[in-house]
Amino acid sequence: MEILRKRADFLAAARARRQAMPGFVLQARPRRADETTDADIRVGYTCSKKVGNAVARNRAKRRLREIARLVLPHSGLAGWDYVLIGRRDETATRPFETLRSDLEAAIGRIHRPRS
RNA sequence: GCGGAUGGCUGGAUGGCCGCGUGCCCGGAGACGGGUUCGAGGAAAGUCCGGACUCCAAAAAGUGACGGCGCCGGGUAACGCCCGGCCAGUGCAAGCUGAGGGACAGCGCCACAGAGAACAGACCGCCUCGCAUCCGCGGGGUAAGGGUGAAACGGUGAGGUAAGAGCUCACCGCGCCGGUGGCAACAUCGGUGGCACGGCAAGCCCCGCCGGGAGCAAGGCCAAAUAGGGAUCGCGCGGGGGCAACCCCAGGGGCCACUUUUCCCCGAGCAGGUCCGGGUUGGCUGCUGGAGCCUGCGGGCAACCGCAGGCCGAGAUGAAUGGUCAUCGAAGGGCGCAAGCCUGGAACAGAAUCCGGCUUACAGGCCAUCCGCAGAU
Repeated sequence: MEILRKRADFLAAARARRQAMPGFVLQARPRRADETTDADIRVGYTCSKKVGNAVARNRAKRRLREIARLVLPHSGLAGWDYVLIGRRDETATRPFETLRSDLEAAIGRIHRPRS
């Protein structure tokens, strides 16, 4: 699993599929065949100033990083980029197990074909 | 004991499981794996001052402009910071507060009120003279009293006078001269002048001191990419020596402006400024051992300094320093006579080149010194 670092990757993910949950927003995008990379799954995190001050942003980002580490290796699909966006107060205070199952559910909805 | 002042420290704890970043060691050709070490703050914050460092090639002197600072002495690499002192204001006191140089260099301003606001002035009043039966009117003297104001051309008392006035005297204040103490700011004592000299310099200004600009996205190296391209502006085409590199004289340019000096650069294809077009917007370095921290001794009232010994305490870059669970848990809130029980759950806040400060934010806890009041002795 690799961390997203380029601004262009974040912008591309934002234009693709998105799923809003109480504690975060999940964006996901299947990579094109010509995008060469070693990793199968890539993930990025966004906590803007809307989340709060620096302490609040850091805490939100760490919790998002932790649920991504626990969930994505077995639930995420290879060849996809995921971006997790923090929300004010909710990302930091929602019970951890709930936050984790939210991510499982969000990934399920992203990959279910739309009817 | 109650109330208060100043300075300092601390600002959740322990453990399990799972993770992240750096350095080192081991294995491996390498990718990587394993072990181990360290891993946010007193403000890391605001980016307000002062520096180190880097680039503008380097530096010195004078004048001017602009900006900053401003009682005195000391500390410091430096400061607008700190320490000690002075003066003024304030508080019973410990203490606290102060943009705290100059108002005989010049200019300007002093609202409202008030008669009058800066080489004074006379509304009420007081005294006196004249007129008038009376109410009062007019001339002169005066500035003690009243009134206005932030401020009214010294204050209090006595003498003096028609009433008064530094008109005279005593004390206080003020100015000038001198002595003494202090490095100094200043304090204090004596003499002298009858008062002449209002305030504002966070108004202009004067005086003294300080200051070149930009900032780690500084700067350096590597890789990749391509058209290392084009237009325009200003400047220089000189003389001599030497085979040549180069040197000398003259000319032009060189970090606010001008002048001067050292020094550097330039000369018919080079360097600089501006504009148009194209590419990269990656990696390494700078990057953490320093005006460093701790202990002891010595100097100093102190800030701080010196010496000796010991220690190594983050270095990320979509940015590590954590996530979660358990146990324990301060203040606060509720119940209770009480023991205690229930609730509650940790303030402000997250390094980004590094130091010295200032300012701002901060639940609560602890320590030291001092002051006032009450009580005891």
